[in-house]
Amino acid sequence: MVEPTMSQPLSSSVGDYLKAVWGLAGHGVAAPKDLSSRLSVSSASVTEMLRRLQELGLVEYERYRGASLTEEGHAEALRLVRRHRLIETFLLEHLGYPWEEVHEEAERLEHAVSDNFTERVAQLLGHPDRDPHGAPIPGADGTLAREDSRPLSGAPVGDRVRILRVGREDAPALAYLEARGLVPGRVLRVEEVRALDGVVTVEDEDGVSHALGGVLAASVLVQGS
Amino acid sequence: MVEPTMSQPLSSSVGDYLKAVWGLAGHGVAAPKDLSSRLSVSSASVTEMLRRLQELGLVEYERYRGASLTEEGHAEALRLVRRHRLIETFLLEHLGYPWEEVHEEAERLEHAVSDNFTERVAQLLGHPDRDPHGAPIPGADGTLAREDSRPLSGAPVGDRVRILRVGREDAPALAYLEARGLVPGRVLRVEEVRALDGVVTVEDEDGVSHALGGVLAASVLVQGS
DNA sequence: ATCGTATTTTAGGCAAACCTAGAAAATCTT
DNA sequence: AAGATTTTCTAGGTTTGCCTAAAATACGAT
Repeated sequence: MVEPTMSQPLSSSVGDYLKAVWGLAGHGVAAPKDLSSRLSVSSASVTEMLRRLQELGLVEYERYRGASLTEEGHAEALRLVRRHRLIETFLLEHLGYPWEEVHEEAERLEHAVSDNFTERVAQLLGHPDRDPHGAPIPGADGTLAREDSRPLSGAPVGDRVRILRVGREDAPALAYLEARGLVPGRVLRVEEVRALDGVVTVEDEDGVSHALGGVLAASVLVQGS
Repeated sequence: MVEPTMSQPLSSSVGDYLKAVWGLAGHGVAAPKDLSSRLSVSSASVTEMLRRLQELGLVEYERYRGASLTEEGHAEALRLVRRHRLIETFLLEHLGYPWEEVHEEAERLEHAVSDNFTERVAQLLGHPDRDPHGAPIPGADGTLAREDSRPLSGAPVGDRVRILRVGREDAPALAYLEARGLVPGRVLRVEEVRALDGVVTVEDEDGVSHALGGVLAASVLVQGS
């Protein structure tokens, strides 16, 4: 049993890499190419950093293959994700940020706040288990609720579904959805799924129809309602 | 008229130096030695950084003498001070931080938050003009209220005074004062000022007496009441 | 005025993250 | 299975911010 004492405060770069590996691969192996593009960094930089992360015992790295998180790396990544999602929720609920702006601000803040701050915010918010995008917030103990959802793009026509989560964080997509009220909690009826291009048409609770491009529809996660 | 376009977001180190010059010298010249000790950095580092700051047009620097802020540097320093003090106030009032812990957390946060964040916090707080230590909060327009106060150490015996501000930010001193209720707003009667060591004895509104060491008394700023 | 102490600067290094360019390995195509 | 393409790695460089050690300057005291 290796107790992760987390001696040195990790640099923010390190955290960004860990989150990226986590986001890309979860428990699996993240390819350097994907890290490179997600972090907007050259592949040379990725190679270098993966080496260092292995040094630090945060990832398992094999040349030409990619990296996966160690237990310690995984815990650290989840800690950051928790921070990020709590901060997002806070920005939205207490500072009145628009939905699509919270991500960027949280991205910077999550590297500056202490655990103390994080837990005080969690308390202020009443320990929410979802962030504004519907993403689950890991617990302070490093557990992450398993979620049972499917992409809207794969929903059977005629089904009533509830939006559980929007798996995007780029402002334009979020603004688009927000403007149409397509936010977590909203209940929809699937009207049509065009096989050709994957465009999904849904009807909302007010009887208004909305068309979502294939990529976007795939990132909207729903539950049967 | 040089319009300070503030192109690149300045690194947090740069900001720390600017704040230090401002805190040490205001509009005057800050000595490298003082910067070195305030920032806990070698004097070689100070020399190097002052050079860079001059490059950036943020300070006027003369070798072997020290640095003073340019107009632009001064504005930038005040912007940071505003952030810092607003964040402190927020931590105290909304997250329940103890008085003596806010400084350290704010120190890290002030480099991560955007102007947008800052102004939203200001609004949430109702645009306060003093932080929890009683220090004036510079306006968004870069103005700083002039304050009319004297150190408690120089108050005439018998005077009734009100604590306006506590000019310290180290946790032990703040905890000491907090524990005795010697916080901004409190009204005191000066009972004795010992010439020998500068120890000041005051009586608070509840009739309780407190003795303050010379150094501490000098950092408690008061107004005639 | 000069000597000794303080302070400040110079010189030379180090570590973290990043980069480009080109070599090497892996993968895909036919 | 060879060649072409893509991906990854290696080598060498840059910037920022810090350091120590030693040289230069300034200051204070006799």
